[in-house]
Amino acid sequence: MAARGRKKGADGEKSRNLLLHIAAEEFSKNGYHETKISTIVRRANVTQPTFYLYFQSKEAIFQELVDIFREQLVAYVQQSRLETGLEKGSIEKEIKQRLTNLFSFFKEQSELTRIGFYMAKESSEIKSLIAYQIEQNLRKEQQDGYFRTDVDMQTVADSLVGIMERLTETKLLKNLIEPEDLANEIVRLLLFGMIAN
Amino acid sequence: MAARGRKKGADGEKSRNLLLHIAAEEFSKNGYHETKISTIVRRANVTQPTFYLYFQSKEAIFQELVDIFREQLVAYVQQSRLETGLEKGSIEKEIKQRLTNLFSFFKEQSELTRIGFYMAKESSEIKSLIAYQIEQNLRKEQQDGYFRTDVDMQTVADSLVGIMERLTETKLLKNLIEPEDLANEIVRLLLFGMIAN
DNA sequence: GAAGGATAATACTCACGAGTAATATAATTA
DNA sequence: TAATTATATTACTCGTGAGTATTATCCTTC
Repeated sequence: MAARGRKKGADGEKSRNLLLHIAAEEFSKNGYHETKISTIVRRANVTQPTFYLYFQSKEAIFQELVDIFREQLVAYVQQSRLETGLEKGSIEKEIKQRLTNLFSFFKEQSELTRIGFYMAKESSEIKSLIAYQIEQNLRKEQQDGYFRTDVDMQTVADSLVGIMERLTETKLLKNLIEPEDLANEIVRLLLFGMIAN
Repeated sequence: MAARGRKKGADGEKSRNLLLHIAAEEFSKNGYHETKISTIVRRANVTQPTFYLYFQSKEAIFQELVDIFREQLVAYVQQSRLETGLEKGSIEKEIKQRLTNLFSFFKEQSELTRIGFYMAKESSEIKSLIAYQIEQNLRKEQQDGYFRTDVDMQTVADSLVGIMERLTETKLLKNLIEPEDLANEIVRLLLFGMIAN
């Protein structure tokens, strides 16, 4: 006996992906320090040295997940900007669409989102990245006369990120609301304010 | 030699407070897991057993800090509500005042705020606590006709907490802005919206 | 001024979990 | 088919850091 050595049909890429996937689940559910490599490999039905065949360290696999989140997010934002830029509806519709896209992304990639937003060392920078993109868009539209000139777009962008972050946590990832409805509420609030008229 | 035993002028309460204080600094700067008891006691000029004379465990001291934050925060909100309730200025002024108070608290208690908002397991619940208070206030004012009836005050309250959280991190705790000015910007944004008119 | 409680230090233990050395089997290539 | 490469296992090491057993000194009280 002593089942040792390479297994029949063993596929490195498959193993690596599996480990990455399970790691995302674990990190997202339990955080960095509570997540044990031993748990990951047990769940993946491989042994510890196999893990280190594909990842340099625990740090490394976590970082890889953070990087994936950041890259996917940036790509999504870029693409989203192109798409919505085309069909030039009202400013309200356009912003609504952008927000809906973002929320959809967060919902689809809920595990990566939790990691990138709430656990990574660079969480703050990642959020700043998004905030900056948003700020640029808003500034442009402000110059085009859509918005009041006395609001600081950096603050607005930061606020928007804060809103997204919090509502993603309290409502979106708990499946209490759909991306589009969430986007709707926020846009109405930020565009027109709360004051009765 | 062999300086052992109780020191002259040794004061238990003093030692305990010192440890608590330094722990707050360390946790706030480095997070739970990166913070070592050995570091805390070294900085406090005591030894490890002394630490365990005053705190059951690392968990316990961290939890104590979280609890302090929660209690102080709730107390602050209660008091703030009474105070501003009295001088009934405009709704705008009142909300501005409440926000200013909160931001001032976060700034004063920046270490506890970081711990309670960004590190504690119960971060989410703590924020929900605040959100709930805010929601109640807003609902009341909505019924009094100050606000549009088609905005969901739970979403607004959550949004407000998200905004506070993010702007506290990016601006307030970096001393880039004063509590009052921050409150001002947010209130204008949320009350009147961004749309030019 | 002796006893008991409070405050502290010296010098440990010990589990836990990240990471590894050595080895074996399957797949691929020459 | 022999050598090489890729994939995997068994069975470890080893640092780190939380927590402790024991003992000593100061302070208070009676």
